[in-house]
Amino acid sequence: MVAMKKPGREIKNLLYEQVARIGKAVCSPKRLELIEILCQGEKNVDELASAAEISVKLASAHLKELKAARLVEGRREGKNIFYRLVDTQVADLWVMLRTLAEERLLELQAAMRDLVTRPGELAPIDGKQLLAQAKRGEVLVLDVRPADEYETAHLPYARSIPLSELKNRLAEIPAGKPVVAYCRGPFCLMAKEAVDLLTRRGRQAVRMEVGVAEWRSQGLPLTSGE
Amino acid sequence: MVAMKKPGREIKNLLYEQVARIGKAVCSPKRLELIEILCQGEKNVDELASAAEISVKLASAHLKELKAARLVEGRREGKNIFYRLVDTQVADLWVMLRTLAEERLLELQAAMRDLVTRPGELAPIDGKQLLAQAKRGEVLVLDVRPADEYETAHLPYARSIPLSELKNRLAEIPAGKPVVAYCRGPFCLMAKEAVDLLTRRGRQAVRMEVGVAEWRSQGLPLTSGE
DNA sequence: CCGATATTCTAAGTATCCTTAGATTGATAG
DNA sequence: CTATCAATCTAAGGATACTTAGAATATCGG
Repeated sequence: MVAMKKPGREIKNLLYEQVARIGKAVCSPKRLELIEILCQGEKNVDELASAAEISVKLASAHLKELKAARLVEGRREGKNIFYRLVDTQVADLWVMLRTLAEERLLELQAAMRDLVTRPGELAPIDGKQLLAQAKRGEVLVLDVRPADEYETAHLPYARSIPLSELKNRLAEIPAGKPVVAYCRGPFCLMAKEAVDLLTRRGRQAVRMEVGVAEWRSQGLPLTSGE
Repeated sequence: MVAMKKPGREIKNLLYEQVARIGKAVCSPKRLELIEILCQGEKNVDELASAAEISVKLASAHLKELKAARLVEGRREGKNIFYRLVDTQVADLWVMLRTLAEERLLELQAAMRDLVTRPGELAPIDGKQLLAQAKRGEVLVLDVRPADEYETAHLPYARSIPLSELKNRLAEIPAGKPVVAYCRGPFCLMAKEAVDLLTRRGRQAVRMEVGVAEWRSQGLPLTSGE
């Protein structure tokens, strides 16, 4: 059937086009990766580019797109421009898209399995239960992200030892206590590397998949500062 | 800074690419419109094409994309293929994207204002409060969508009078009672037209912007059947 | 003011996607 | 079996987006 012009079609097209601008912002893998990195806190262009392993120019171009869709905003501080998510709804969008993709796309499930089924990682960890155990000191919750990301927001009772320093700071981890390590989220490899290192040194360590964005979107509390 | 190859980059690229498939599915205005229509219940290709005012061929191509992203699925019944959302999470995604766009994009806000500030539409209506008023019979909640969409899912206590029949069925609406009309959602014009008609005939009628997808994603109850 | 650093702007080639037209498949009715 | 209808597949032109390179802008320290 050939389309028939009805009143209101122009305005409808305009409305859907506007929503599609948000969609266009999240249809590129690199932009999604930048959003995930920004879920950990604000970063300048150079930090973002290294984290996503792309050129500064390309990062700048993608950030421009994200800014046009009003998902991120920039703040100048001296020579640097620091980008951040406009608000936590954007982090929720990222978590929702990732969750939808995980549940639906078999290729992703297969790739995740490669990431996960190495040592450590038992059943998915329940947030509230972990919180209670950490409060009672039964487990050590370990945040292996860079220190500035820990300061921006971290899980309650978590201790910060960035992955890069872990090898030299093993003494800070009580020998008998089980360790639950987390990082930026399910796609981040830092917690996995930390668990590998710890188990090689004879510690009992498991990886928790969620990062602060997933944690928050589940309605669980976060802490910030030292 | 030039990107430096780290271990795990290939698998990371793969992961973000998979999530971007969901993003690609929602970066086209027409695909978004199809998703919104499917939030009202299952439809065949021809119905979808007319509702979105595009050719059957184009609708078929877009549906193929949506199917590839596992957001919709098809079911053959005789000569027709009926499409539906894979589950209500997809409707939640649509509501989330629309909400993000509304809050962020000024052009969309301006367009919405044109749609809304005509007669009717006071303050945004509170769902729970409306439910209580409808239960007590203080207002008539009117569903002006086609009858099959009403049967699939509708607001509790709502009465179905499709927009196309409204003119001939005015007698069914008690003269004194205020009417709250709703349709497919904020981008749909049917409720607005119904309110225009009713107010011209001297009834007290306002439009409610939300549709069943928005209603459900707020955690409010729905009814189905006659 | 000058040089150095961080970031963006502009331009261009390449790749990808949108949209339409024509041919094709699948199911049904006679 | 054949005609018909619904929907899809294939192919192709035009538009749009991704990515990189080179030039330009803004800030800071001297």
